[in-house]
Amino acid sequence: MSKNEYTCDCNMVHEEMVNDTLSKMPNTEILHNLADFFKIMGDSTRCKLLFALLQNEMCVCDLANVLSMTKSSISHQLSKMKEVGLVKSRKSGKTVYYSLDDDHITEIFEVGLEHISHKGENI
Amino acid sequence: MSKNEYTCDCNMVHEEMVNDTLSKMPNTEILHNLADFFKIMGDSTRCKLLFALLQNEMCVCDLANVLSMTKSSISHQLSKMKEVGLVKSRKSGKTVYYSLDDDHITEIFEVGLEHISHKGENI
DNA sequence: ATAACAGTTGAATAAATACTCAACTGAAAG
DNA sequence: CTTTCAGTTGAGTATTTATTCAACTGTTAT
Repeated sequence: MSKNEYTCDCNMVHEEMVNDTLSKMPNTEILHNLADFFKIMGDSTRCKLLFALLQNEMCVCDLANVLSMTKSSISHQLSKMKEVGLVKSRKSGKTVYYSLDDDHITEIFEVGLEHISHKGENI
Repeated sequence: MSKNEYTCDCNMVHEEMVNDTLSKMPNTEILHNLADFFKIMGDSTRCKLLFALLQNEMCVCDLANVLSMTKSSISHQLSKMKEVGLVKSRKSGKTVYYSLDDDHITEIFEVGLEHISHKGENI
């Protein structure tokens, strides 16, 4: 394969490695979903919500109180979090209780927290 | 504690749980850093970069070829990824090689991928 | 029924951000 | 020294998105 077959603007290329990586690359839809998943984790309001739900299942009012924010704002965020599979909910009367979707979420959150904390030590 | 001491717009509150959660909540800076960390993971271009670096350490040109994008764009993204501790780099002559910062990144990426894949099965 | 309240929703605004383009830095080779 | 090329950087534009506000749904209690 000549370098002209590549679509980028450079020459310094380890062809075998690039082709091998391309052959293993997950399809666009999966990568898009994965990115959306992490993007929704990537907001301090939602990280607080995740931390709260790591302790207990909670209703919207509880979460609004923990974060000192309106129910509307919390509800909007929970809706997005539910959409990407971060949280799930159950209804009881007027009240909707939210909790983490499964143990994957706990693990990702805690490993992330550990990583960040170790980084903090090095600065 | 009366409900008036809360700053939100609702009454249905499990006070003990809320107070317990507030007492355990990590400080603002840590949560902000954690959110920034996940936010940087939350983009499909950067997820592709992470997947590529999961296979091998690579230079900017390699990555530009894998993603079919310009060096400039890749460099901008790698810079952000380095800033939050997702990747690290080493220089050899004119070439800069990037790799994942540590095993935390591998774990988070793979657990995320697993979570997303299982979700896909249920739709 | 009707009031009260937990929660959701849509629109609007203000802030954040991905990619492009062009200029630049610095290492290696002739 | 000069050319070449890997990589970085800053500014600009277009898109995305977090919060607010107001209206709405649905369940409970009087």
